[in-house]
Amino acid sequence: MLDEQFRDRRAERREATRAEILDAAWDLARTAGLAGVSLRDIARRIGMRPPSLYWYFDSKHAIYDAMFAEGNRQLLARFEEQNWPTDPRELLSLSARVFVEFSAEDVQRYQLLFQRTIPDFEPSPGSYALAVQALEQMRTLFTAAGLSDPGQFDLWTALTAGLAAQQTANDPGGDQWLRLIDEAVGMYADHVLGKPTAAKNE
Amino acid sequence: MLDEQFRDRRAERREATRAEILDAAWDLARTAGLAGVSLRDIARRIGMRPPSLYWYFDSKHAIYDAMFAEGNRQLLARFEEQNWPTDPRELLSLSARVFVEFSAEDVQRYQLLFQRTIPDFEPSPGSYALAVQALEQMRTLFTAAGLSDPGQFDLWTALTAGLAAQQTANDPGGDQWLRLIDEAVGMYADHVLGKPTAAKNE
DNA sequence: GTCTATATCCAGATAGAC
DNA sequence: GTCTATCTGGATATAGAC
Repeated sequence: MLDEQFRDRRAERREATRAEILDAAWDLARTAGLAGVSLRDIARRIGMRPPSLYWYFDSKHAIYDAMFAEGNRQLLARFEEQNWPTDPRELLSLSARVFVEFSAEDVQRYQLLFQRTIPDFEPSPGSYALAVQALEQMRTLFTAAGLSDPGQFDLWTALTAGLAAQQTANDPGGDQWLRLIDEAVGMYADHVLGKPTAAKNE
Repeated sequence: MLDEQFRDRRAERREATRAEILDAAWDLARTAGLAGVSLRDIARRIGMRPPSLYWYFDSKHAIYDAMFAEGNRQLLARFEEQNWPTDPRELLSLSARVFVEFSAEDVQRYQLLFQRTIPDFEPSPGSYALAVQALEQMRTLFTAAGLSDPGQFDLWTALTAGLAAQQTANDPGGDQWLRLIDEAVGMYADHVLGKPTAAKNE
């Protein structure tokens, strides 16, 4: 068929506009809060009328869903672009840093991905699968550090989630908890891996 | 003046109705989410018409504010009713348990008190003072355990906040993170107090 | 104290012209 | 693809009668 010989310019433009809508939605969320995003405001920001958005998304929830998927893809990309060290402690440290810094970067994204804050919104199976994938990524790193106990993994997620939660809620834009990452990881590693022998001195 | 010789029955009834309104608001929050609470629904639930609520509260935000204050008072009461042990580790353990269990009990209360989830809502100075008081209560317990470093306190709040966040977001009603409290506290205590000598064996 | 009536505005969503 | 026009229902809040 002829179609296959050409780029589908129409589909490309459609995707571009979808991205524009999502960008506008993220911008609005950052100023008005996640729950404060309205189709009216999204449309105004990109020079459209509200009903036109329905050509790109079936509903407002579909926009939230796309944002949820996008946020998780961003987190996955962040994991993929790292140069992972092999030393267990360094691995845990970088793993925590990636997650906590990602969370602190954008409070609204953090709330959408990790808190259940929007009434009635539940991610679609496809989007949820990305969230699962991100969690599995963390578990893979955890395993690569030589750890496997599920309870220990839950403690690990609690520790990183706690740093992220405190940083986003009580010092957004600052680093009051970001700068505790290394100490927190050290504490955790001492607990699950044992205190390092003082061998490396000298 | 005569007034002082009698209970102010009118004020008492007013307070009782205010409490009824707040109870209804909490109930609605638990089913529809915090942001899903509407004056219409509150009024219906207690057999009133929406405008009548304005005789008791100046605005919807005033209702959120009263809920915020009430939640913090509940947390303070929880702290006060404990029989605090003197042993540092036991003190930390009970302190964490009180906070995390309190958070897990009511996800919406947790979000109202500790996440910034409602657009435009900021607690009044009076209500905020209660939140500060609750934090200071935690700091007092922390100090009573022989600890004082501010950075260590921030790590402590991150640890407890993380357990609470994971429990409320990923296993509401369950105990997947609740049951990790002792291990988490042990890890933290080993870190800041040093590993205990094995003296108590036998 | 509680009501009815109303003001004002906003929301998400759909129909159908162009 | 984007628009206008419209539907339907929701919200918070106020005025003023009783």
